Amino acid sequence: MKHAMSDASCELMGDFFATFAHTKRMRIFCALQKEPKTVTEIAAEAGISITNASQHLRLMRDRGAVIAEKHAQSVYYHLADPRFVEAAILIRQALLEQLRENAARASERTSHRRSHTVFQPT
Amino acid sequence: MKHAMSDASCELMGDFFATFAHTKRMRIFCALQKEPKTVTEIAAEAGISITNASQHLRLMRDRGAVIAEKHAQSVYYHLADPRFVEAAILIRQALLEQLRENAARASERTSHRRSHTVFQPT
DNA sequence: GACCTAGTTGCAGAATTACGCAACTACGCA
DNA sequence: TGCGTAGTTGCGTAATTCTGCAACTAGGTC
Repeated sequence: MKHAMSDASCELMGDFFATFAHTKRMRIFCALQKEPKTVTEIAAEAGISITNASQHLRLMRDRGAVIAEKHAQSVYYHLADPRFVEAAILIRQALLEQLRENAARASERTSHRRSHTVFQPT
Repeated sequence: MKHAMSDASCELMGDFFATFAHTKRMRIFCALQKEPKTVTEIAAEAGISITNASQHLRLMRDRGAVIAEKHAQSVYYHLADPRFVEAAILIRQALLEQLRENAARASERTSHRRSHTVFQPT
């Protein structure tokens, strides 16, 4: 990338990240990775109230992360773009690898220094 | 329970997204895409005060997004993982394409005056 | 030593976000 | 029509985040 991202792009990206910058919304995202689901199903899977799920879903819908479709008495939500999942997988791999590397570095330091601490993240 | 992502992963991902879920932090991220920079340089490029830049950088540092190295009287910050940039490019492409598609759909809807979904993007 | 530049940090107020409750709409069924 | 299920929304409060100001530390220069 030779050129910097524009201010507009930074705001666009910031809003996108904000859409998923919450544990519960990440859980909703995970619940919708396989197939469309109703608000009740999503709430149950994410372990939150239906009201709260609806509020988070509205936010995600307003930002273009999910799409709602009404069938009979239920509203089915699904992810708006499969690339969101691709990006999430990429990021997750980087984060998990980073965790492993940090843990390895930490244990290396510990074994060389004879530290008192016993705790080591796995 | 066949979760694609564990609760721990959801929290990890949520924290990661929160790290960049802010226009100013995205601008800092963009400023650091090419090369390491000092706080003063970052603040100037992102158009924010040095104090504010330092505060955002601390948050990003605490979450493993950037790394600080002190040389003489200056502190140089750089991105912790090149895959963050890869992911950002992927997401940016998806978002820009989505914007274009939405614009196209919107004009189509306007000309046809009909809709298949209950909720329309705002 | 005094002084300057580069950053960091504590604090407080402002702004934003999260969430529960209760009231509401929308749809289907008898 | 009334009732039950599925979601949404307004509102108030709690919690969190953002940001500027002032005070502070760390290195370098005179």
